[in-house]
Amino acid sequence: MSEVETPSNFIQNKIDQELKSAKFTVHTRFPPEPNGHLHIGHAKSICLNFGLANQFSGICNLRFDDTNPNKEDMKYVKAIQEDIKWLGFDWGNQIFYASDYFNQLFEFAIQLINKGKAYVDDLTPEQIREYRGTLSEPGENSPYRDRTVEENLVLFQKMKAGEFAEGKKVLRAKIDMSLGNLNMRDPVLYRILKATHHRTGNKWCIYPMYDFTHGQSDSIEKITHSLCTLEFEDHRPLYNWFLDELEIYHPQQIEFARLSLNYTILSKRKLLQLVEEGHVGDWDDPRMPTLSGMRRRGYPPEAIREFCERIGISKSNSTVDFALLEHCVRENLNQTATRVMAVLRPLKVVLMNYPEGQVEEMDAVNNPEDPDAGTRKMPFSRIVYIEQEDFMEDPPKKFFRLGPGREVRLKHAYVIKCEEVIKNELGEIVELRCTYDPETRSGSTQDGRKVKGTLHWISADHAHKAEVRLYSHLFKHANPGDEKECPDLKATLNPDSLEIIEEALLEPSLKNAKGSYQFLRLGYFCVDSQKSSYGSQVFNRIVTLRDTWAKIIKK
RNA sequence: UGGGGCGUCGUCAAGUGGCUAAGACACAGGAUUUUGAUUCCUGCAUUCGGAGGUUCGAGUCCUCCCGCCCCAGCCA
Repeated sequence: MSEVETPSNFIQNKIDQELKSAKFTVHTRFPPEPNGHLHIGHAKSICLNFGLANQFSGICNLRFDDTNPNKEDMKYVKAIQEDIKWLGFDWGNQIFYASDYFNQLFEFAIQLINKGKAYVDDLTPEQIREYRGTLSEPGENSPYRDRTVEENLVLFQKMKAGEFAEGKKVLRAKIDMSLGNLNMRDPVLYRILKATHHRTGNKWCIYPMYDFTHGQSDSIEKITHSLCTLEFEDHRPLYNWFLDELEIYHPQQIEFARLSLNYTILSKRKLLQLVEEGHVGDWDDPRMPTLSGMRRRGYPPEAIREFCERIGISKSNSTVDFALLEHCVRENLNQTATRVMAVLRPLKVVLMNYPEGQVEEMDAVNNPEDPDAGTRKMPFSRIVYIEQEDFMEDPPKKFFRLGPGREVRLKHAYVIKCEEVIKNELGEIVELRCTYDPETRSGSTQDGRKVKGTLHWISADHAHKAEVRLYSHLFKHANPGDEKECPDLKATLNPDSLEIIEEALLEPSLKNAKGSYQFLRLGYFCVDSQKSSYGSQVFNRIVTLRDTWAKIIKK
């Protein structure tokens, strides 16, 4: 990976400063809700939290914020753990669940009731909303706000005992209905949910709200720096209120901007919609910005980590260019991927002067970036296939690939010259008759003449066939997540985000392909872990190569 | 007309009163190249949302203004 210095960010600087005046162990946490799969936005948070802990020789907990049994599932906690491990982080024994704290949280609630700082409310959800007031007008006190401590205690115990139906009662904090910060207008602490929790089963029928759970969980775990996204900035006064009233350890919360990436959406709700409506295969569809999708697509975890380093941490809402992610992926793969040849859209080339039945084994370099990667043999024979777009019957001046009467080099093989173009009755080019120059074996000319173009190719008799899937952005719109610019997500779906080439021609060495490769001049590809089976391979295009020629012809 | 944030190059982003406002991506040129890849050079903010002010000195401090984002779930 490149030696770009990791930029400083305001959180890191702050910790640096704090460490100058006090000795303590930095303790962070990554707190996902197990209600969906992790995506690249979570990777930013994971890299920040685990990264800071690593950097300052501290600790980072993995904690599942599992306070809503209706949405959460064990399958997600499993998937999340896999994704974090794959990304390259290790929580050791530091794995926790907010549900582990349900007893403690219940006690906290009792404490607040005893202090006269919480009450049981009988208002319906609709009434609570009405009483809350609006952004510019204060709210009104609930008529149940002044119940006695004793009454509240009895009622809350009855809630816990399951004596009330869902929605009939809630426990609320007693703060101030006139505060400008809506979170402080007597927020709900506990609600009745007669649901089976994936970890606590049917032990509880009342569940704490996130706001009543998160800050205290951080406190219980002695988190020093609770890092979260900007939208929780105005929840901080509430968390502080709980911590102060409960007189427990006080972590400091620091907010940073969540990641936005152009041409993609990072909203769990919308991602779920794509899956449920069948616009993608599943959460791990290679076009998805999920970690499982990127893993299957072939993005190296190192590249994602590098990306997270480079985008930095700040408090300004910003949208990162997808090209930066792709740059990181290419940068990594360029160093590591074995070069091979594959022809996606074959055009038959017959070498008229090449002996029929002859086969030569050409030496091919595995990775010019890595001398230790060695070479392999590639069979060459009279009939080869080249890429259709590498031939033009009437080429523009700057085109230096094959054309009538032109010479071009077949990589690692010979220089060939196009003598004749064969067409079918529809006028389509179906075959090229060429001659090869026997003096140019392995590709270099003896007479010093310059051959500018170099093409990839596959020997017809030795071609290995496989399916290849080409991906591009899922959305046509640059900001599909912006509801104003793009109210109808479905309308902006890119119909060409997946192109399947059922029978691409690959060099025979790919029969036992594993991992990632560079298909010369085409891009980086990897074996799809889901769709490949014994005897039938599917390759995913991870990312194209940079293509300046494509830019030239676009103009 | 409530509360909380944010505004530095096309996109991210350093910068915490003092040398010519880092770096990356993108973009544009050029060199090398048996991948139009890689690599390597070069260019790319006389100016930090705007206007005043403080100061010998301001992107950094003060005042006012403008713009953008978030909050009215018994979601997280």
